[in-house]
Amino acid sequence: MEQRTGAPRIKDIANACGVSISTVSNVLNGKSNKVSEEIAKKIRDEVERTGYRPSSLARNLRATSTKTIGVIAEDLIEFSTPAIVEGIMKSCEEKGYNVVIENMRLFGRWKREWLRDEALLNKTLSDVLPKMDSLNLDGLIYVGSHEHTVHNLVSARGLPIVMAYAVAVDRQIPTFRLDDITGGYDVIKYLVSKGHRKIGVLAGEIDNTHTINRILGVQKAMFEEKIFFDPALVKYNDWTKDGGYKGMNALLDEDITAVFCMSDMIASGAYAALLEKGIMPGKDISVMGYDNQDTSRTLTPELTTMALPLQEIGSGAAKALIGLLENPGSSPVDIADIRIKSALIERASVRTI
Amino acid sequence: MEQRTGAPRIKDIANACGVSISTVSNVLNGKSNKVSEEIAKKIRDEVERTGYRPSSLARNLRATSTKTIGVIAEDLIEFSTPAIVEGIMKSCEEKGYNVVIENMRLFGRWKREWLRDEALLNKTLSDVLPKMDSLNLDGLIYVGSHEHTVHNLVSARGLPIVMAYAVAVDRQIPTFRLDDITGGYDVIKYLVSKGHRKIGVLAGEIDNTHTINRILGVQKAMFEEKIFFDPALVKYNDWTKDGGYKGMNALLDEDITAVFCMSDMIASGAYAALLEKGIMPGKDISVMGYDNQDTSRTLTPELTTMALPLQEIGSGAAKALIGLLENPGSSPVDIADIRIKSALIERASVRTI
DNA sequence: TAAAATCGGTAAAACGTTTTACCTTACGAA
DNA sequence: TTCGTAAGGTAAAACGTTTTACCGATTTTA
Repeated sequence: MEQRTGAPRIKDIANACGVSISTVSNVLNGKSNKVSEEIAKKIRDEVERTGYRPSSLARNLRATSTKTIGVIAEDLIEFSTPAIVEGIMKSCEEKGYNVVIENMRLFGRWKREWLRDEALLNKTLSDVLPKMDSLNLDGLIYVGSHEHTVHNLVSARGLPIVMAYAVAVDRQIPTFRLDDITGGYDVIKYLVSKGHRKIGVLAGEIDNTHTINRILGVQKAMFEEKIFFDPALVKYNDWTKDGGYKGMNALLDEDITAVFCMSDMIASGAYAALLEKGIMPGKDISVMGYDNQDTSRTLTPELTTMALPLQEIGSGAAKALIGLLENPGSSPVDIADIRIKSALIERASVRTI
Repeated sequence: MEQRTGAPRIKDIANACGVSISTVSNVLNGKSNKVSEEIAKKIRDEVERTGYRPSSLARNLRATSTKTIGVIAEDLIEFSTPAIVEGIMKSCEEKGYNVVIENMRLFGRWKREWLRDEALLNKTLSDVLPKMDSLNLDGLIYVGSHEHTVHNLVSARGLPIVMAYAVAVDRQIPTFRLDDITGGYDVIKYLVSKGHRKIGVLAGEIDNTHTINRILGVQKAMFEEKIFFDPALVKYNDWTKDGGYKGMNALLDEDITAVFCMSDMIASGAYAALLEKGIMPGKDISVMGYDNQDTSRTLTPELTTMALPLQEIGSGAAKALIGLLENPGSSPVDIADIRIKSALIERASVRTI
C-alpha cells in the first residue's frame, strides 16, 4: 500500500488528469495557447481541489533567479527599522518579490546603544553575508541608521545592493535616506513663522550625519531669516532622553523662546528638565521634536514634530533595487543618492508669540 | 572563450581539485572518514579561495526539509511585533533555522487600529497561506495580539504551527502568551505594598482577553488583601491615549489614591487628564502603566510599568516549534498553553502613602 | 496537390545539491 | 592462494520544477 504523504506534486496532478507534467506546467504558467481549454480546465480543477502549489524551491532552482531580496538590518528593535522593513516588504509584495531578513542585533551589542562600533559591525557583517550568499538572492538592501564604511558589504558575488536610511561613505552605492538639510531648514522656518527668533538647538552627537546635515539646514534658514546662528545655543549630546535633559539644563539660562530637539527622545528629556523648573512646554517655551515616535503623542502637551518618511525610504529602496534587477542595462549611478523629506506634524508644543 | 559567470558551483570546486562532486560534498558535510586528509584540505582551500557556498535551493530541494519556519505577523508596525519576531529569529538562528516573515499589515487596514475584524483577518490569511505553502516551510508561527478563531490557519498541508502572543480559540494549538492574570495580580499587590487600597482601573475593551484576565488577577489580589472590588472604579475604553484620557476623567470624582492603567498609552492619557486639572501624577495620585513601551520612560514623571516578555514569547514559541519538528514523536499537546510573566519596572509614578 | 504552418501535446534535459550503491586497491587473515 | 574488509573514491539517481526540442495530426497556403 503506497501511502502518498505530504503536499501534492505536479506529477500527482499530471497523473490524476492523465496528462504529462509539461502540460500541467504550461497551464500553470499561462501558456494557454499550448493546451486545449478542456484539459486546462480539468487541470485547474484538480489544482484547486488538491490545493497544489508549485514548490518555489524547484522553480527557483531551475530559474536561477529567486525573485527574493535580502534585507540586512542593523537592528530590528530600533524604532526606525520596522517601518523601513515594512516599506520594503510592501513594494516587494507588489512586484512579486520575496523578502528575507537578517537581523544583526547590533543595538543591544554596541557599548552604548547609539554608539556605532565599526569593528563589531564589520565582524557581524561577515557572519551574515555568507548566510545570505547561500540563499541565492537577487539583491540586497542594507537597513541601518548610521553612516558606515561598508567596503565589505559588497560581497564577492557582486549582488546589487542599495542602502536604506544608512549611507555608505566609501562606495558609490544607491542610497535612500532622510533629507536632513531640508528637515532642519523646515523646522527653523516653521518656528520663525510662529514668531520665534531666539532658538536653541538640542542636537545629537556632533559627528553624526543627521546632526551635521540638520545643522546645515538650520544655518541656511537662519541666514535667510537674518538670524545670527549662535553656536552657544546649540548643545550636542546623544539622542536619548538623558541627552535632552542635560542639553536643556545647559540652555536654561539662555534667552530663548523655542528649542529645536533633534529627536523626540531628546524632546522628552527637555520636557523633564523644563517641568522640573516649573517651566511649561508649549506655554512658557516652545519645543519642537523630530521623528514622530509614539512618544511625541503621549507627551503633555503633545509634541509638534517631524514625521520621518520611513516607509517611503523602504519602499523607494526596494523599488529602485527591483528596477536595477529588471533592467540590466541601467547602472546604479542612475539612482545615486535620494533624500526624502520629512513632514511637519503640528501639535501643541509650539505656540505663536 | 567560455566566460564563467556568477557564483561558483560545487562542480567548479570538483573540477579545480580534480575530484568528483561527491567528494566535495562529503568534505563539506563532514563525512571526513570517507576522504583522505590530503584531498580534504585541498578542497577546503579551494572553497575558501572562491568563497563557494552551497546553494540552499538545491540542498533543500534534495533534503525535503528546508530548515525554514514561516512567521505570519498581524502587523509588523504594531509595537509588540518586532520584539516577538526578534525573539523568534534569535532562537531560530541558534538552532540553525531560517525565518521568513509574512506581514498581513492588518493594523492599518482595520477600521480602528485596535479593533479586530474577523472577516478581514480570514481573508488576508487566505491570501497569505498559499504563498507560505509554496515556500516548503517546516513550520509556522502566528504572531498577533488578539484572540482569534483561526480555523483556516491550519493549512491543508498540516504544517505544525504555534501561536505567539495571540491565541487560537477554536483549535488546540500550542500557545505562548502573556500571563495576564498574574500581571493584574502583581500590579495590585505592588500598589497595596505601597499603601494604596483605593485603586481605580483604566482597562482596555471589556471583551478583550487581556482585559478580562488582568481583571481576574486584580480581583484575586484584592480578595487576598480584603479590598472590595468596586466595579464603578474600573473604566473600560480602548487601549489608546484617548481611551486613558476619557477613563481618567470618568474617575476624577472617585476617591482613589492610585490608578492601574492597562497600557502605557492609556497611562499617557491619564497623565494628560490629570495634568489638565493640575493633579500631579506620582505625587497627588499614583499611576501604574503596562507594556514598558518607550513612552513609559519619556513621560514625566517616568512611569512605573510592567515589562512584557515579548522576546521570551517569541523565542519560546520558536524553540517549541523546533522541538516539535525535531522529535516527531512529541505531540503539540505537550506544549499546550504557556503563559509568561511580565516584570514590574519600578520608576517614579507610584509613591508610598 | 504538395508544402508549410498551426495545434495540442510529450519526453527529456537542466538547475545544484545529497546520497546510495558500487568500484578499486591494499592489506590482513584463513 | 583466496577471501573478507576497510579505505578512498566515483557514477548516477533523486528532489520538483521549467523549458527546449520534437512529434503527429490537422489546417492553411501556394
